[in-house]
Amino acid sequence: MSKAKENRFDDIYDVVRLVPSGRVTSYGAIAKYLGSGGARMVGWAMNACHSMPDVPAHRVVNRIGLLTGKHHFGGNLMQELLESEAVKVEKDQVVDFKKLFWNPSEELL
DNA sequence: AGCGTGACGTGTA
DNA sequence: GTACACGCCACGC
Repeated sequence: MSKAKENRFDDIYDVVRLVPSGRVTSYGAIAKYLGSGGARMVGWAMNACHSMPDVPAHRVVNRIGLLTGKHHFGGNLMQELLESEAVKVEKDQVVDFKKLFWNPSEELL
């Protein structure tokens, strides 16, 4: 049975799926919470999220709340999704990101 | 088997 | 405050 290495990504997807609507988190926060390697692995997992359903990767932004992955969504789809969840976005950056920031280490505590 | 790249983060200058 | 370099691990060639 193959326990595919996706297990590593599965952990990341699990946390991303736990992100409540109208909230955003950062790659580093997830990486730190999982204690896996670094933020880059989270980003790479998101790159593979195309193989996973229900992975609101649009709720995951970099540490400054910048929609760095919007290019991978295809245009401003990421911003549209965020605004659809009451998350304001200005110039590819989340407004009040610090307020909307969802920290797994604190919320999931 | 090694090298380059990547949806990041942190530290130093 | 901005710019550059390093570190981290996984994937593609």
